[in-house]
Amino acid sequence: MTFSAKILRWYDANKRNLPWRSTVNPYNIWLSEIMLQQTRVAQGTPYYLKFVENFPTVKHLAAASEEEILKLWQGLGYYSRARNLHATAKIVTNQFDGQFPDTYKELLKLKGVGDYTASAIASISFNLPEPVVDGNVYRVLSRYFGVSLPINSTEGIKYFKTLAREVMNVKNIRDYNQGIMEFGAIQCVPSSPDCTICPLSASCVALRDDKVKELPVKIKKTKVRDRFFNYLVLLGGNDHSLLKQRTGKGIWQNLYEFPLIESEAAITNVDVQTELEQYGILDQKFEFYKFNEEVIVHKLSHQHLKTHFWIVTLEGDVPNGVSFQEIDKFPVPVLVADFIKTFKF
DNA sequence: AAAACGGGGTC
DNA sequence: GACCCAGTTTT
Repeated sequence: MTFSAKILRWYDANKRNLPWRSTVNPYNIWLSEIMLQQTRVAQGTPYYLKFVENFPTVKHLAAASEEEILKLWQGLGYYSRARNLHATAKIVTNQFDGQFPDTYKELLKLKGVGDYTASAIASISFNLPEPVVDGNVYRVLSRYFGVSLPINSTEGIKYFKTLAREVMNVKNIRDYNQGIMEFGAIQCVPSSPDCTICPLSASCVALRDDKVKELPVKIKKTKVRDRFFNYLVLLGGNDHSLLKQRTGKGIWQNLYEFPLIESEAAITNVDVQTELEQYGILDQKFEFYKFNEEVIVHKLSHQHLKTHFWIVTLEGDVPNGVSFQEIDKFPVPVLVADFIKTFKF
């Protein structure tokens, strides 16, 4: 039996029942694929269900506000996905009359749709013979064929794409592509796979050569920098606080947060007066204290955010503030959401 | 070619 | 702490 035939047989017997597997509608497939980029199925699934409930079609999604979409996306991370999702929904709705493109090449032009996602939609929705290469596929192919080329090198990316195309099942690409990914997610797992029950063990090069632990090879580039965040949580006499939208480059674009003082190193005190003046809050008496004595370290892939929240109580009002009741309606980073949950306005 | 971009799970 | 996850975009 061929490699792809074994994958198909394994998939038929072992596939999970996932919400987006009951349809091939390109809107649903696209939505699920964007959400699952660098995201585990278990984490993405509740978000997918929320989105299809709130936005049954791409037109509903296009008609929503970005803020509404970001709020529903809150906690899933990589927020450019949500912004690109909205932009693409508007293009599909307004320029393509609600119809998704049905070729790899045209799908690839959509914002947030790269090589993997274009192949996934083309094959799953339209049954086109395009191989998908995600993290699971890299692992399965590198082990089964014993390829030690780094999967995140330019040469490796090209090599694995070609290999994936050579071994794919053209007749049933829809199930094959999902099958090889599922196989990587369930059977050929990163750590300590149970090769004794693997249907590919008889011809797996990594198993034969005792290289399962070493494959796939990945060039590592972890460079984490520390940042020091001080959030000013304003408590006005009018039961309002202040949120600001993050703009420009960097993390959390278009999400909201409290007024932020960032410093190059840990600071023991903050200049509240100067900061308040920046927001047009003048001649007001205030008191403030550090909310968390122990620094909160919020960890992102490339940054450790060492954070203190400062509670600033004003005698007067907060102009242009957000009422305590409405504060939960804004899309905020998990770091801020966790604080709001703890603090109780 | 390398870096940036989140958050959560696992070992 | 290191690695990984149905990757893409920007630098």
